[in-house]
Amino acid sequence: MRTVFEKPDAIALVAEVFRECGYEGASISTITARTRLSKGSLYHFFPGGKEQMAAEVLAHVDAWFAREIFVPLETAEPHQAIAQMWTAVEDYFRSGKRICLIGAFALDETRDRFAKPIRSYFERWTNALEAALTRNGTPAGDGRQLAEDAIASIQGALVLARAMADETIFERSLGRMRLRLASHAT
Amino acid sequence: MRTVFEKPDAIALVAEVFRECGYEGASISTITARTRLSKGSLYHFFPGGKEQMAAEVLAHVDAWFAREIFVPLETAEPHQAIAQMWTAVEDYFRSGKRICLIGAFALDETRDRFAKPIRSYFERWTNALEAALTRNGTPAGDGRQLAEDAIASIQGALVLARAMADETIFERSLGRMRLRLASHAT
DNA sequence: CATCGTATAGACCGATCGGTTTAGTAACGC
DNA sequence: GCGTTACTAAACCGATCGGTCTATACGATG
Repeated sequence: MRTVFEKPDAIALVAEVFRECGYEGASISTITARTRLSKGSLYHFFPGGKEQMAAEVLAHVDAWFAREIFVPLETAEPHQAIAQMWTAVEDYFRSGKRICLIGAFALDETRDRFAKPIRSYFERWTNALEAALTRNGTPAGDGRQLAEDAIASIQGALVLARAMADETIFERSLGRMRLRLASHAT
Repeated sequence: MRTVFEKPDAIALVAEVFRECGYEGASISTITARTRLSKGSLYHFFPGGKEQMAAEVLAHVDAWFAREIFVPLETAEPHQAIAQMWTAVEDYFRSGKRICLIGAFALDETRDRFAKPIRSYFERWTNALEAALTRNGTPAGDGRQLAEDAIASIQGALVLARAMADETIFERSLGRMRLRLASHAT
């Protein structure tokens, strides 16, 4: 039997395994088992092995957020860009059933391996949100803090939703944060 | 050469390794290397192996939070108990340089292994904080949401602080949340 | 149809995994 | 001093780790 994959498919499949298992928890054999890609295919696409797989997965996630969230926040009409951010986030994390791979990598020592992409992902997100809030009329001093609160809320809600196995927590938490951001505009 | 340990010391040492590496990332040999406990000692204290080590570490963390935070929130004068919670949290996580082991375990599949302790830790915390807020005069409907927001903020701030390698984020985020809780009392 | 490059399957490798066993050494009750 | 218990050190085990390699299947191009 022989199934043919393309590299973009491979990245998406591998991403899901890292998301579920973490970097250390995702062994090559669990990756082959869950993605149905053989070792040969994996090392064909990612000659650099597990580290390259994770690096490309991080880049792939970052690119998605850049396209759907960061760029709109940076360039589009702020009110609409912020609204789009909330729907994109809710959609992406599937009510907290899916976690933030980059946030998860940040917690243990795999952070050191991928420090730069992890850091720039969160920095770009907070900077972009702060800029959009400011353009939207949020008072000067409040923008930075609200942006940090919003992104921390998202990350924290993911932890809580998984820990308590309760999807409603994620949506409720996001709903409240969305209102807080809106209420600080002029 | 021979060094003698007691089990409580062993638990605290092993806890730090799990905190830094995660469950899967903490191999027995990294544990022996970082704790200076030999395999013999480890399996003497924890005959159930790695899983027992993690289970006892989780119980140890839970006991600390119960003593320093949950019980005060549940039984002591609410205003003071909430103040004590914030100082205990800031102290425990060392300005975000230390992460929440239980939150980190919740993110990947190790959650399934320790679902019960993880869940009950967060449930007790939110319930205790909600009860204290209510006793402190927070309007009926707001208590639950504020409690969830506060704990999610803490978890999220830990992610952000580590991701951006910026300790100030944790303290600023906690400072804001503390004010929000206080401002909702009567 | 022949050929050639791309991609897949899976045997195979040394190293490390979690865990067991054996052989102790120190501290304490008597 | 003598046994017993509590604890440690390290050799050792099969399984699994990340990674390599060979063989082959397939689509595109001639």
